[in-house]
Parts: sequence; C-alpha cells; structure tokens
Amino acid sequence: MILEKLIAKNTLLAIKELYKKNVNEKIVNVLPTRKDLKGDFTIVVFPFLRFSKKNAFETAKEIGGFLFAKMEEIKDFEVVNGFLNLFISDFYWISFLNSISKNKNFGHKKTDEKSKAILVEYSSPNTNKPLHLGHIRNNLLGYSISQILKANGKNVKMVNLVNDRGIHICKSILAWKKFGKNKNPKNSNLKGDHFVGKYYVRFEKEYKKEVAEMLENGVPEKEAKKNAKILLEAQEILRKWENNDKEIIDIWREMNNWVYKGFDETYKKMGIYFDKIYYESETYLRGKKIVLDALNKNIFFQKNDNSIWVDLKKDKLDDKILLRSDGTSVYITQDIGTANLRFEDYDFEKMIYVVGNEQNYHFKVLYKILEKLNFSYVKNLKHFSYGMVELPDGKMKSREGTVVDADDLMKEMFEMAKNISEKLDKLNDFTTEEKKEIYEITSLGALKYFILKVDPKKNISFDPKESIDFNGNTAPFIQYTYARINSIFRNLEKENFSMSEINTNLKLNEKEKEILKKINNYPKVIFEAGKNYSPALIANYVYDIVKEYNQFYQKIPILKEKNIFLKNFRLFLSKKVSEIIKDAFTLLGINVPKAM
RNA sequence: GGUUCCGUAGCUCAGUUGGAUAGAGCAACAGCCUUCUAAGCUGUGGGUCAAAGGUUCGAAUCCUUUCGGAAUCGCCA
Repeated sequence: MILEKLIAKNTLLAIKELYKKNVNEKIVNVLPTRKDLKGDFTIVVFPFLRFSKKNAFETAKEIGGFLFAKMEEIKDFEVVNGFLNLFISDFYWISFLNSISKNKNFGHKKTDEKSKAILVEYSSPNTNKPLHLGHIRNNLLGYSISQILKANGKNVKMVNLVNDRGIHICKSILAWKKFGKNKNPKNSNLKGDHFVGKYYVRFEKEYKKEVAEMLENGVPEKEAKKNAKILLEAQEILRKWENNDKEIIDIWREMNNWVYKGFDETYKKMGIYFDKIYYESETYLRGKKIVLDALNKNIFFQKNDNSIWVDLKKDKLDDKILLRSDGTSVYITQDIGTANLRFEDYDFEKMIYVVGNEQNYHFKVLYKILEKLNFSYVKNLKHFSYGMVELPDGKMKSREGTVVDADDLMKEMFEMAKNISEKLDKLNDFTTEEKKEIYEITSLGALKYFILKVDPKKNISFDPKESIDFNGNTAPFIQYTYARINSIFRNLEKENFSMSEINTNLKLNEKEKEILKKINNYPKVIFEAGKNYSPALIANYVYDIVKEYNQFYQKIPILKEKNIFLKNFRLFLSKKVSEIIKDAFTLLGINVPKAM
C-alpha cells in the first residue's frame, strides 16, 4: 500500500480508538512536510479538534503517539504549530527502493485488453494547408494523454479524423485549377501539404481582392462577402463534389494524396501515430442520412429555402444549421455521422475529442443534437479542450498566413540543438548518424516539453523571435541528467563491481531521502495526470525529481564512494531515477538520448 | 450583449482534494570544473497572487461583484 494511504488509514484508527468516533477518511490530510522543517509527512489535525475536544497541540501529540506505536515505518514525530510532522525510517525508504527496483512498470496499472475501448480523437487536420504550431499542441496533447491513460490501465485507441471534404478544400481546388494547372509538389519542389496550402492562401487573396472591388463599386459589405464570384465558384465545386462529379473528385483525390504524403512525413518526425484514421468524406453521408431521418420525425425543422436546422432555444443556445439550402453538408453534419460510426465500430466506454477551446460551443451544440437524436453514448463523450497558441500579435491564422509552420519550427530547433552540442564538443566518440539522432532527440524534446509543461487549458504565448530554451525547466535539462546517469553506468562497467540487494541498515542523507519521496509520488502523479487529462503534471513532476537528483549528484559521490553498501544503494537510486525519467518522457512522447 | 476560459516576480510558467514564511526557470549580478558529463550546481536581488467583499481555525486555491485579456455565438472548419 502507498505510504500516505497507510498513514491516513491508521490516523482514522487513532481517532476511533482515542476519541471513539468513526469519521470519513476525507478529513485526514497527509501532506509532504514543508521543506524548511524536519519531517517527511505532515498531518493537519485542525479538523479533528471537534472530536478530540482538546487543543491542536494535545491532539497532535496523542495521534502522533498512537501512530508511532502502531507503525514501524514511523521512527519519530514532532508537533509544530498544531501540525503533526512524522519522520519515516531510513529502513522503510530503503526497503521501498528494494521492492520496486526490478519493477520496470513502476507506477503503471496493467491494461485490461478485454475492457471497453477509450477512443482518443486527436490531430484532425484539414487537408487544405500544412500543420502549424497549434496543430503541434493538439498532436502532442492527444498522443501524450493517450499514453497516460494507457499507463492508468485503459484500453486506449488513438483515432484521427481527417477533414478531407468541405468548402475549404474546394477553395484550394479552385485556386489550383485557376492558377496552378500542371504544377505539382514535385515540379514546384514543395512538400505536398505546403504546396496545397499555397493555393488556399491564393484563394483567400483573390477573394479579398474581389470583395474590395465590389465594395468600391458600392456593393454593401455583407452582400459582397456572400456573392464574390470566386466564392460562388467554390460553392459550385462543393456541389459537384457531393454529386460525385468525376473531374472534381479526381482533382480532389490527387490533391489530398499530396497532402497526406506531407502529413505522414510530419507525423513521423513528431513520433505520433494512430490506430485508425477516419475520413470525413466517408462519414458525412451517414450524418446526412441521420439528419434527414430526424427531419421526418420532426426532431429538426426545415426553412423555406430548404436549409435544415435544429431548434436549441430551449437549451439557451442558438439555432444551428445542419444542411445547407443547396443540400450540402456542414462540419457538424459529419460529426454526427462520425460519432455514430465510431460507436458502432468500438462500442466505446468513452470517447475523448482533443480539440481546441475555440470549439467549446460546437461541442455543446453537438452533444445537444445527439441527445435529441437519443443516442445513448452522448454521456460518454468528452471534449478535452485546450488553449490556443498565441503569437505576440495575436492568434495564428492560416488564412492570413500568420502561422508558425510545424516543419520549419522543427528544423530550426534541430539546427539550434546541433549548434549548442557542437560548441560543447562532447560527442566525439559518436558517429555522424548517432550525433544526428541525438540532435533530433534533444531538439524535438525541447519543443515538445515547451508545449506540454503548460497546463492544457491555458493559452501558450510563443514569441518566434525568442527561441525555445535548452536550459532550465526544459527537456534537454532532463535529458542531460538521463545521459549523465547513463554515463555513470558506462563507467561502472569498467570497474569490477556488481550490484547486489541493497543493505537496509544504511543511514540516508537528506537528498537521498528527498529523491525517494519523489519516487514514492510517481504512481500518484500518473493517476492525477490521467484523471485531470494533464501531461503538464508529468512534465513538472519529472522536472522536480531531476532537479533534486542533480543537487544530489553535484554534492555526493556515487562511483567514488568508498563504502560499497552506500555505493550500491546510490547506484540503485540513480538507476531508478533514470528509469522514471525515461518512463515519464515516454508518457510525454519524448525520447531520451544515451549521451549528449 | 450572452456563454466559457484565463489573470501569480521584468518575461515564461509551477503551486495537489483549502494548510505553516507563495516556488522554479529565463533575464541581471556574484561564485563553483587537476574529482562520476558545467545543457550542471551554489548564492543575491525581484510579489498588494488583478481589485474588493464573503465563507473558514486557516484562502493564490471555494462563493459573489468589479476590472482586464482570450475564445465563441457563421449556409467556415
């Protein structure tokens, strides 16, 4: 049992025996003791005073005495300002390390493959433009939260929903037809997604130009925006697409394939993948059918122009369009179909949508609609909503071209890592290939950690002029510690020293104890990260333990320790720390280098 | 205007279900490499936790109001 739980349980017992009261375990609060005070765990006794009918000092003393007598793990206690501080024996800590030293999955729960699936939908790119920093956050959060849920024993399936149809795609198609015929990624020497994105931006430019011209000729703004010729043409393409027009479908297929090739490259570089990929083009008809059926049952209503709507006024939301007046689908149409299809495919226990907070309203509406349609799985849908990535002058917008491109950013990070490493000049024993791999690991790690260490629901501000750090609370700092520990074990191989079971009669110093306390916390952190959908908790935890370890490393000899029992213990301690670094980073989707 | 989220050091962020004197990194300054990797370690300075009320033995944390910022309320996705 986890030590804090054991202490809490015995505290309840103390209250029962001393004050003859059965109380809820919630009022027992076992906290880590403040760092500037002596002790390992603190029990707050104020809530017990109404049972003990004594002052805080007396109560704490009595409970402390009870715990001390009852638990061999507790070697002493002290009462300060009404707080009961407990001292844990070195024997317990060493035994604890012994007990987990061979456990490679320390902190993880076993996954029950037979349990119902938890679906995590993430990435969900549009196929009309390349990925930017905002998508990076989505990809990292989605991947990481999936790993964290797996570590919590969940049967996770990662799915992607590719937004491969819709008016936005038609805009790229149109612009390419108008301005890019007989050009392709190959002869333009561009990555497929970048190539297609170029035409999307081109469309927006032309559209703006047309609107401006119309405004000059006295057309009201609203009308100009609605009736610009190029927009009408794009809408015509959408109708053709939904009517299976061969020419359009062929172009669409070709352009999407260019984009997929580009995305695959980016995904691969980022180290993420999916168990299954859904395409909107394969689910929107299902959504359309559901909408039309529901219209027949009067769950939805039709306006005079033939557009179909759902009335959400009773739910304090605005009416929402489900099919356009020309019969084509909107975004939410396919979302209805996709949810339905997925439930058929997986009979999931839960489905988590990793989607930015700009779509909070969309999901509220979606849930209401699915509720009206009587789909029982609605209550198992969860929108994991995360904050935006902001640039100094505001939000990133693909349309305006104000984005930090994912591929560019990863490349820049790589160059920086390379520069730093070459200056330090420590990798002379490694081949060019190995060095490249290390630069990849540290640069990608820095980027991923930079994003993941922030609480998901908060916005991130990113200034492209200020580069992402490689010192301090960063992945390279943590990876460096991993590499250092690795180096210790490489040096150990040259010695004639074999590690054996840890002697439990050692006297530990404060740093060693602090590290053990942190290790003791790891399972709880994994649990909390899963419960709160927060990779940030893992990131900040691993930073804490690494900081603690570095202080230890700086002050206390390991290989140079003369006492072989201490040396043996410190090696085990170091090994465990390196295992936790690696494991925690795996949960974040970050690799660790063998050296750096 | 309605709804949701956010506001902690100059900057970027931590701060567990309310616990003791609010913590890191960056930036600034001062130190530590004949000793296991200095992408490290040590120290100094830096705060009205947006503001005001309330609940509580105890509030950065919970409640109310106000101020500031963001998102959203599309026949975009």
